[in-house]
Amino acid sequence: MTAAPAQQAIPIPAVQQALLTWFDQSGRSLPWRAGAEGARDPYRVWVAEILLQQTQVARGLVYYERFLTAFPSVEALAEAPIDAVLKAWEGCGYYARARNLHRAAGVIVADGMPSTYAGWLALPGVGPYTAAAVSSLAFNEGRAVNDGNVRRVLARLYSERLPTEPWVQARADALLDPGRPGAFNEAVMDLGATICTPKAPRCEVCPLAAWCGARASGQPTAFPAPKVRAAVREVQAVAVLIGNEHSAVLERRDGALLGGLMGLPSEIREPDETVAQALARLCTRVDAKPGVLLGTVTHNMTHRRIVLDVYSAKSAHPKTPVQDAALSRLDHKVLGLLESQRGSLFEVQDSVEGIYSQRVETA
DNA sequence: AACACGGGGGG
DNA sequence: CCCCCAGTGTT
Repeated sequence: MTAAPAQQAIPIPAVQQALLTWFDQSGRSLPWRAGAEGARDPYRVWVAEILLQQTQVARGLVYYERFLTAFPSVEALAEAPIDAVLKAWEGCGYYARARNLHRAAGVIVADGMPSTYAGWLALPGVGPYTAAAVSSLAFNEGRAVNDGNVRRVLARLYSERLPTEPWVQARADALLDPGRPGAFNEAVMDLGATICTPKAPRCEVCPLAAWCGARASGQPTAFPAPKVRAAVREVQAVAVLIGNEHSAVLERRDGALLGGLMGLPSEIREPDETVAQALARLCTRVDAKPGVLLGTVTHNMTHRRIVLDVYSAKSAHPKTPVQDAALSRLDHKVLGLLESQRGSLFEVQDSVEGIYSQRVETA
């Protein structure tokens, strides 16, 4: 019995050349890639990189256009009120990104646009990935990005099932083409997004197939091994609708969850608490008189399943136009619930009380 | 190191 | 239904 042959070393120059040749022919054309290679508009690259954190390109395109139209320059972004920034980000998720963009814009206008990895890394919302991306794409700095695409491509190329962060960064640093750092970074990400995909990689057209350990194994999707994920926990909550879907009492959410957005007044229902108790607690806090149950809305997030009982309520507090507020999908769902109920009524009523009386009569 | 943080696309 | 996505900040 002979020992297994030592793994063939990856010829780095050949891989670089194959990847860049493929990229020059097949790389994606994206709106934030305007301008010369290695000298892109840093504002546009920065916004795109923040937007694309944990967000797929196809989806990011819509928000990118909306955001750049609203805030064409870092000065425009810095001068805008935070509510306008969140409104432009509405529906995109991970709203800390929008808050940090706004904060960082203020820093940039005051101190100047950073031109180095370290300078970008110091800004809020900019971590190692984004600092490497902006400094390489806009300033031609030799920094290798490390994102989900890079992790997957390198784990497969080197057939490493459990790539650690330091391992990925070291491999990416070693593979980076110092002559074209920006193009190289874009090339790895394009490869990961279009060829070396998580579920169904197109190995037959991959420029790196000749050297890929995962392809040689016959099980490319086994690399990297799937991550263990935390269980989704269910959260019970109550909310009150004071007004209607066009004009309602809204409050600003603080804390981490949907922080900065507006929403219907709500309270988490503790496990030892009844719905009535939670509703009473909520109504005391917002100085409102509870009404009837309008319905229950469930909303799934990555690690939370929110079950929200929505009640009508009355209050002397001023109502604000819903259209102008930045709301989460959850709150839009609640307001949509009201609208769908309205459609089933005999008469169009303009008040929650009217809707409920109709439901009672037909029940 | 582990967790929190939105929302949607695609198998 | 499940996994993943051009990650970052907090604990």
